[in-house]
Amino acid sequence: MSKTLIAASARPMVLSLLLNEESYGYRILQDVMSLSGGTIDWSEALLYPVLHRMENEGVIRSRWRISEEKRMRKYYALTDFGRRELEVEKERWLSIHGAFLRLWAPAEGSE
Amino acid sequence: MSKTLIAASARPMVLSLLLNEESYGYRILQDVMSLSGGTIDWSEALLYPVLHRMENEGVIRSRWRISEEKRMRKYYALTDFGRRELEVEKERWLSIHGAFLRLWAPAEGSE
DNA sequence: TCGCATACCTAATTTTATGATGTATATAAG
DNA sequence: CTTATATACATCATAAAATTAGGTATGCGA
Repeated sequence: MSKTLIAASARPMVLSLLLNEESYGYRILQDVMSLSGGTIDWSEALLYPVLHRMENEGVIRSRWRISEEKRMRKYYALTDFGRRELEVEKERWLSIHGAFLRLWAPAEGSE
Repeated sequence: MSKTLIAASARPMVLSLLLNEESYGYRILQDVMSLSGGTIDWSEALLYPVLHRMENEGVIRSRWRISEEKRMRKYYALTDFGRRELEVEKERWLSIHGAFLRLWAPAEGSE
């Protein structure tokens, strides 16, 4: 329960993962898992709709390609708009993070 | 659009705000606003249902009290369970944050 | 008395999340 | 050759949550 936060981080996480190279659903799932040491466990039912929404929104773009393993994969890449949106998400994240840090600071008198 | 993240941070944010002292809806709204320098702009329609859900869940507890200004306010306080849940949320947040930091690291090769 | 800030709230619609499935191929094990 | 597993995509139905819009009431200053 209460995985809302994990779900909400999906958009910025996908944008971040695609920053340097294109990727595909199944791999994104594994990357996120390993990046978080298992804490973030996305399901396919979470990710695929998110990818579709994001493509619809225009922040990512997909194309089917056959991998060296001869498997069909839907590769996603950032669009320019997506690159800008990543910056927005990043600032949003850091601003919320800053608020948390202030609240979690050991000092008692503040708050 | 895409305020999902802000909404999702509501639960941990409320728990964090109540860590040291009790508070009430209207004030929580202002605190969050000022803590984030305006980035996080919650609406009342976001917050009140969240508070009710959280009370229902047992992480916070409420009581009506008349303030010095002679106004009725519904004060919320953390329960023991809420205190534990805050720790869980904290770890969750930091683990996701860690993943982002790795992804946003200036190094190109690491991805 | 008018407006604004304070202080709470819900109802209706839209959007998301979740758990359960469904499809198909490559590859390794038996 | 058959079975199991990993890879790879997806949707459907239900449950939960978010968003827009509205509603009530008081204290206080102009």
